[in-house]
Amino acid sequence: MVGGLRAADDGSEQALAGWVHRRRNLGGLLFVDLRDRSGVVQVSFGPDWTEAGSLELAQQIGHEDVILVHGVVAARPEGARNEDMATGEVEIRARSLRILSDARTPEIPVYRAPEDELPAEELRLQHRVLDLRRRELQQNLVLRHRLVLETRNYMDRHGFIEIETPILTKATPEGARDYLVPSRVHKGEFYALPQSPQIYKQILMVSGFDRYFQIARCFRDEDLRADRQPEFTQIDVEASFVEVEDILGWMQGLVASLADVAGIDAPLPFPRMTWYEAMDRYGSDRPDLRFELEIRDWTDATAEVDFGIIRTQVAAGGRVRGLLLSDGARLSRRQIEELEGVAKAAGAPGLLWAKRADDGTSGPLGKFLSPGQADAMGLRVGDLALVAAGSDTLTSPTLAAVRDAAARVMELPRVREHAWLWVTDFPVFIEEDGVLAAGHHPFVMPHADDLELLETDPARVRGTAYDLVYNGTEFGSGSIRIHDPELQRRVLRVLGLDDAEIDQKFGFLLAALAAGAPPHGGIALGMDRIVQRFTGSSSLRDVVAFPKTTAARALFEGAPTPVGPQELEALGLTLRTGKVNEGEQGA
RNA sequence: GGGGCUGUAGCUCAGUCGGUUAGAGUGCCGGUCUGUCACACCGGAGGUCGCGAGUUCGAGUCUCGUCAGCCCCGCCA
Repeated sequence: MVGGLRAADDGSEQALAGWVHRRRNLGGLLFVDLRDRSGVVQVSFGPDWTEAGSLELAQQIGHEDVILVHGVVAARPEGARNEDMATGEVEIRARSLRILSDARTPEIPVYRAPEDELPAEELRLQHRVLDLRRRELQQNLVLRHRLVLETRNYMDRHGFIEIETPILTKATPEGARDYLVPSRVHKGEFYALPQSPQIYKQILMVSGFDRYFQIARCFRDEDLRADRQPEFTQIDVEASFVEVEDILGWMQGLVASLADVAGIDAPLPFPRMTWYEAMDRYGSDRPDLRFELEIRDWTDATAEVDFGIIRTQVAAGGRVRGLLLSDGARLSRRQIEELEGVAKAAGAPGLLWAKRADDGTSGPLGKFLSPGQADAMGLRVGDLALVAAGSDTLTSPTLAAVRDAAARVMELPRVREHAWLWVTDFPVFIEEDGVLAAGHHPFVMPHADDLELLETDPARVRGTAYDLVYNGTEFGSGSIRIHDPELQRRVLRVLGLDDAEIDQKFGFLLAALAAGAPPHGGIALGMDRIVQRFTGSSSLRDVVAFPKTTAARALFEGAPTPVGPQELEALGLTLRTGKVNEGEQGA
């Protein structure tokens, strides 16, 4: 390994192999920066120490050739040391050279000068074999390995065993779209790739594997984002005879040890907040607590303000909520318009605001505020209030988005660099367009105190569900599960399923629960996101070796591809539209 | 499904108001050079301006469509 060579190695014989990173040909002398996974070291070729044949051969080597060098580590001459290089005190005086493999001229450079831009991402994905030689990506994947290793070690130390669950599995009726795999043996029938091993791990609990985990690959056929790939890896955990406290304790211990591997601060225990409190104070179930800015309820303070939007929204049962930006009056009109744009993008019709200066308040709302009303809102001279009126389901996401944007625009100081948070007591159901849906998934155990509300007021039923949040990113999500088949059936009925549907879709889970199920619960942590955040990567694609584009294509391998008529025939499929390979290529 | 940004040499980019033969740096090829490290210097090759229509005497530049990559909304129990 070349990257570890130091002055102390002076005089040692070395046989080093690697890639030609850079070359500098001075005529009589030739320098090659030799690279492998461990780093870069300078190899020098010269007539005084290199065999004649090898010296001649060295003239021919090009970027990214794979070479083998025999030589001696030598301290560099005075004045020829490179302080910017870890191995800059030494070089390898090559006695002989072998070219192990000739490389074509690389389509995209592996080496980059200090100010060079990265090649276009499309090219980086097309030529992934070259892009993956970059030190940044190599380090990302090395850290990923170390985090996976630490996960396995930690879980093993705490008595968990890793069990693999099927990749070819059964379609789940709700949630994300499934990737389907046709069955050749049973024509017209399909396997689904798992969206998560959820049901399998619950069944493992019933079978008595009371502490399970898995580094599990999951698949969802939904549109992509910078932090969303169609296949991803989660740390999947489930345990029996446990309560919320047990899971949170194990998992914050795990995450703290992962953070330690990555050199990130994670003091235990992590702070906690209920879902309701998070929504009320931050408008989000994953607030970024690196900066302090909380939503205020100005319903009472503005009760006497004669402003149409406010009056109609409050009359309809809404609240007046907003953010008070101390010293925010310094924001330009343009910056405030940017915040209004953020509010609109979040689904709000607009964003009200009020600025207070020495000579009074201004702005769409400010014009209507008396000094007393401004005082009641806590608006002081120099401050800016950003206000939304309406139901919480509208104002919360709006103000959450505006909060993040305002923190950026105002350059709010961070009170901590690494903000960890447990958000607990998520509601079991959420109402969307008048229809009840599972807040997390339909297996969440409701709070014992709220069971009586299941059929009467389901929206108020709190669940034993929790999320782990880091700097505003959801790292993971879990709950205590329902282990009573009758209760499980009740919850599914509340979700609008009739008994026939329940038996068809969840029959095997209900049957398993009826076999004597221990109380159990667990969590799933997003491995890719953890690595992304720990490495400071802007995209998941930089922490996955072979990612997909936003159109779910693999540019390097060229997947997906059309299949030929023979393959379709063998599967009993016909295509109504689209591309079929007329080709010879087999399956 | 919707909105936005980008697309010019292998790579990163510039290209004025629509007007002569589309430029630079780097890489590539050839040459000089014994301490370089973004080596230096000399010379050379390299272009379907993403693709297709349209407007125009004339389009890299304007219009429409389309493809690809990226960002966002929807979606992601």
